[in-house]
Amino acid sequence: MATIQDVAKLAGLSRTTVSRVINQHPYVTEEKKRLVSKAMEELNYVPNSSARRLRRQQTETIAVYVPRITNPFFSHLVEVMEKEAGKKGYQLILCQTRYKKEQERNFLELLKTKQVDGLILTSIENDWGQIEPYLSYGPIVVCNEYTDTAEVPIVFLNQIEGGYIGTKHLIDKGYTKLGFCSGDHKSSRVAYDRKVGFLKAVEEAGLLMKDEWFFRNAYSVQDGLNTFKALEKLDDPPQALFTGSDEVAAGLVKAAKDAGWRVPEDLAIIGFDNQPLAELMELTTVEQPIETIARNAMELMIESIQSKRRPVRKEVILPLRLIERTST
Amino acid sequence: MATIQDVAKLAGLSRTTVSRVINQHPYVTEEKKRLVSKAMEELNYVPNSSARRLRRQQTETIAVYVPRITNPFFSHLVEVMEKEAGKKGYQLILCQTRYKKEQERNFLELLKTKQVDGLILTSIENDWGQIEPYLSYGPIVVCNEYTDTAEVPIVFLNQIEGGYIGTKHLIDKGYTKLGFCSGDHKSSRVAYDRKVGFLKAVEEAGLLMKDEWFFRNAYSVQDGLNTFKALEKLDDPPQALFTGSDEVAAGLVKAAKDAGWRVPEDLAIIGFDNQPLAELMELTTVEQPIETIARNAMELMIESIQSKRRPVRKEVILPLRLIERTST
DNA sequence: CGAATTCATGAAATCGTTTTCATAAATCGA
DNA sequence: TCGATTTATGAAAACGATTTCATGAATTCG
Repeated sequence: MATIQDVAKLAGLSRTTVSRVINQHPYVTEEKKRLVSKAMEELNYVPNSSARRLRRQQTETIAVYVPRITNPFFSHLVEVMEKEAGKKGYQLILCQTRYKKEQERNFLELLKTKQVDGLILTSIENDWGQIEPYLSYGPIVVCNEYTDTAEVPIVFLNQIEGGYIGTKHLIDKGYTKLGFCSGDHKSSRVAYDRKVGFLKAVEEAGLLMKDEWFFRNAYSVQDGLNTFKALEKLDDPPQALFTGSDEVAAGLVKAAKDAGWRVPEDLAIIGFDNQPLAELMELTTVEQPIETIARNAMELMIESIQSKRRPVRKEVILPLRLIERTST
Repeated sequence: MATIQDVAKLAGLSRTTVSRVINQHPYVTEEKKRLVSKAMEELNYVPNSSARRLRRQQTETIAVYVPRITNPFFSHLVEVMEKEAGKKGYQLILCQTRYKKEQERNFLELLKTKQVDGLILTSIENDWGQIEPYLSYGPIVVCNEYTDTAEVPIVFLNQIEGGYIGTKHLIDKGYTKLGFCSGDHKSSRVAYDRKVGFLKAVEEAGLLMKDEWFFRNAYSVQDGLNTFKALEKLDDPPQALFTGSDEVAAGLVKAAKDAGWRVPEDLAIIGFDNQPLAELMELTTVEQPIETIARNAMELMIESIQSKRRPVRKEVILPLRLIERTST
């Protein structure tokens, strides 16, 4: 593999002159430019990435943390982020935390060792206090998650409102016995905020609540199936269920129908995200503008990298929208 | 940010000695090791990734090409590949080709400029003749796709068999008017092979075929919806449809039912992959062992990187399995 | 006991690119 | 005509880590 030294030798010039041609710096005659280009082509030369990174102190690589890429919400986020990154000449390293604090900490080393120029967190496992010190190594953008005090760019949705409008819809439909099904609302701010919104709507309507109408740790289709099994064992099951994911909702709908229940007559179910699955299963759902989230996050990331200024808190709050179908 | 020079200075030793401690080379006294470790901790030192890459001529990064990460088949592949890569200390760069030859060629530059140690192609857009020259820059593993002559490791499934067993199942069920719906079987070897298998089963059963029972360029749920619209306009529509994706099949099932058709009575539909969606929509499907494909591909990739030998053709052929549900 | 080998530590070179500083020629404007 | 500025090109240093080669002390073995 040819180096810039080889190109210089073949062109009969110095490495400095070759570098000037490659990087389009001034003060090189047209004749010399021609010689360099010809030599590069003849030797099939391209600059070595590692040497460039070392000299330029740049990697043109961004790490994106997701819990799991198979979750359609995150794969959709990543799809747009990779595309936006590519437009600006950046590569995207995929980091799956699998909801594990240690795994997230391991990946933070990428920033510390300067293997990436910045990172985007689409979910947060550790306390912010443990992540914040890494800001001294490079910029961090928080996306889809929320932290109260972090001095970083944050793209998020008002999940309290999301919980509220979904629940309000159920109440407006006449349901009075409402269940709440979500991820872990002790560790996840998203799940917590949705629950806050849910409770707000329930209290406004003067409805009663039962502890047994709360279902936790539901993330997948299978979790939806399992949640239904738990629900149908109740003496007094809820009439309607707010869920934190279309996949969970879809699992619930499938299990309910398999058990002979009618949706929404016997159980109304609302999902979140508006994935293709929502249309297939006719789910009422709260839509998140995933493309806008992703694009905003990547733009803020690249802006942070290129500005080389100390990070500043900047919130981008995006709207949620209810899509009504037949599951409610 | 501290460098190895800073650590050496604080420890009162040379950079060579510090490097020996970091890399656990022999001939360093325990006392000197202690001094170095203490200095590293005090300065919060970690080695610089770019410098290491340049000196070691290694990036510990692998690029994985997928058409689109939102396709559940590819997101599942990538999930397992990222996990396996992480176990061996490698990072995974995500490259979405979007089915575009130029985009694929752009990404091939990652290997040429030594930004990655190797790459895994899970779909192939360009002719192999255009990809093959990049083997001189680093190893390439082909996964899920197939090329006849490539001297590289290939992990694939017998898609002819996949097309055959799915179609045979429909024939065994008594259907005589069979349709075929897939991706572009002119540019995609996967789609082409499945069609070969489909035709083999149809010919063995002595069935007649109609050109208008072939539907192309279907990849998504929406494409499934559209395909049904085309199908229902036919004077003599097929009784059963072989599709190349659970998502396409799900779209078809949804559209058929919305149009008042009964599945499988009025139209039997078979999908491919056995994604969670298949269970939700009760699809009969041909299951691909995605975890095994991904794990095999990543192990072959890392083995190729570390062996530093010229690539050799090595085929790993994995089995397909029919999962029967109510859509056929 | 002495030669050979192992142990311990450090200086310089190396990986490959880009920038800084140096030198000389050409050009411009007073 | 001359001083100041611009143009053109190259050598050396820089980025930061690791390896090679060097040197001297300690140990081993015949």
